[in-house]
Order: sequence, then structure tokens, then C-alpha cells
Amino acid sequence: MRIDAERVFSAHDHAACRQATLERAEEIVAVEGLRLTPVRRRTLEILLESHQALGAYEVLDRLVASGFARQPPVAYRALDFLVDHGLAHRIRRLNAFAACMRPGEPHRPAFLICDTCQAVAEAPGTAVADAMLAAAGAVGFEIERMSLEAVGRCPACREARA
Amino acid sequence: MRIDAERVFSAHDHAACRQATLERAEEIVAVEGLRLTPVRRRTLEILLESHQALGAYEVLDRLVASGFARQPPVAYRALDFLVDHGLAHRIRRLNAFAACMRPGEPHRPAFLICDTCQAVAEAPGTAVADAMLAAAGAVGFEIERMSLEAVGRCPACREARA
DNA sequence: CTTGACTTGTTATTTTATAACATATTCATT
DNA sequence: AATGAATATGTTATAAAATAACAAGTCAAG
Repeated sequence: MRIDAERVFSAHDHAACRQATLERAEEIVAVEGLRLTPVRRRTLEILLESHQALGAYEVLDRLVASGFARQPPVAYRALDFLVDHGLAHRIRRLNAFAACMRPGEPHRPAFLICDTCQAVAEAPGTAVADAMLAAAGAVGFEIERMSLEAVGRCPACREARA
Repeated sequence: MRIDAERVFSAHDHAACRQATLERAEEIVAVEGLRLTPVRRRTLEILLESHQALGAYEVLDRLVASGFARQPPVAYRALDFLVDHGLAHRIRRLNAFAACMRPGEPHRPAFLICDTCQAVAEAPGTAVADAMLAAAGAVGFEIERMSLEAVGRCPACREARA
């Protein structure tokens, strides 16, 4: 299953969506020899519960509900692991984290953040990143990482409001 | 004077650069009927001292040195004013602020952030923003604001390291 | 000269993130 | 199994970034 922006921003079988992404993540950790420990797995599941980005302390609250200690490093370490290995993304504008919907597929995501329903989707294609690379290249700047984020209104929320 | 990425990332007459930008900012506040009060003006001057982004508390330290009270809202309010009126930009990846080098010129800046010298430049052109708008438009997402930021190495620092 | 909008002063608190170090677990190699 | 290196977790404490809330002052237009 392929989860793209159209899907994220509309009603869909989220149980299947979450399940498919989780399975994909599991393949990846297996292939890469990573350890998807209980906290890490649970953290990923928490992020996958919705397409909304969650703050670290929100994740922590839910980890606590699953029996883990209420200590910030617990959440931050798990989140950092997921981000480092491409299983989650950090959304800088929101100081929050969202599950990666295409783990394993190399990509340079640009995020679309709906400020009405708070859903976060990865924009299709790599055109935005490509444009950034080109703009940087033009002045001799070498990019290591980028954050490409837009805040606005998703199709469903536009319609609901119109 | 036009301050673009090439200039920011190389040695230049920064006194003139700062002065020109400050004057431009003053024209804008005049035209728009805004009040560039002492704290606000000093804050802009502080940001203009270099092409590095400064955290709010760094700005606050320097405001204190100029006689203002050491209280976070003092800095945040001035910074928010500058950002709201296009005289400064917020760099989300750094939790920091940088003076706008093209105040008044309508633009959707993409930032190039050198992680060696910490200089921040606005990438030339609007191609990155255009690509973002196109990507969003393709899925029916309506953009209000965006953060387009890349971290890497500027030409001078690449060379110094090579 | 007063009304209303904007600006500043000030105290306190909230939210986000990391430092530091002890303990435990895992896994590859003896 | 025993050992040791790397990795992961537990825990305490603190740092860094941002905002809430409300009182008091300033300013320009009517």
C-alpha cells in the first residue's frame, strides 16, 4: 500500500494504512539490523495512530499509559531513533513528530500541514527538494539536510469551510 | 544595494550592508505607518550585526546590554513585530531569528544555513516556493505559510575545509 | 482632553529539549 | 559459558525556548 497526500487528507482505512506502514518499518529494521525495542515499537505505533504530528510530551503521555516511565528522555530517545532511521519525521514548525508514511523509500519529503485538522502529509514527488538543491547549487552551497514545510488547509478542511 | 546569498556568504562591506538594510526597513515602516520603537529598532540593529541567526535569548542579552529589561517578552515581542512585518525571519530549525535582507520586496524565502559558520542566507529566486505551491496545488492543499530551510555548508566553509 | 488602540513592564509559568551518569542488556568473540 | 564492546535503558536534574496574564503607560485622532 502506498500512502500519499491524497490518502492522508481523506477518509481511508486507517487501520490498514497503519498496519501496512508498521509492517514496512519492521522489514526495514530487519534488513538494517536495527533493534525495534518495545519503547521504539510502541512509539512508532503511537505516531501511526493518526496522521497528526505529536509533540514529544504527547507521545510521552501515551507511553506512560503503556507502562513506560514518565521521563522525557524515554520519549526523545525513541523518537530520535525513529527519525534517525527514517521511520519518522520531525516537523520543525510544530515541534512535533509524525510517522514516515514511506519508510525505506529514499525521499526528501516536503510536508503539508493542515492547520485546521492538524494532519500532516508528505507532498508527492521530489520537485520541492530538487528546487532547493538547484537554488543552493547556484550559489555554491552544499546541502546536508532540509526542512520543507507548508502550513495551510487541506482539501477536506477547505471544503468543510467553504 | 541588493544583498543576496553570494554576498552573505562572502566577505563584504558589512557596515554598508547593514546600513542599507536598516534604511530600507525605515522606509517601510514609514510607508506602512508602523512604529519602529526603540526596542524594535535596537532589535533589528542587533539582528543586522551579522548574517548569523540569533536565538531570542541571545537577542535579549544584547538588549539588556543596551539598557532594556532582561525579560523574555521584551525580546519576543520585538522579534514578533519584526517577523510580522517582514523585517526579520524566523529560522525554525535553529529556533532563531535573522534580519530580512530584502525587506519590502515581496518574497517567499528559502534559507540556506551554514552549519560551520552559522550564516543564514536567503536563496535566490522563488523556485523553491513555486515548487512547493505546485506540489500542494496538485493535491488540493492551500498554502498559507511555509518554512523552506536547508542546512549544509556555504561556499567559503567548503573551501576552507577542502 | 479623552477615548481607544497600541505598546511596554512585570511576574510567573509552560513547553520543549538535553546533560550526565549509573545500570542493564545484547551480541560477537573467545 | 565467560568476556568485553557496543548499545540501550533508568533516573535525576537542568537548560533552553516560548507564552500567559494583567497592570500601566503612550500616543494619535476625534
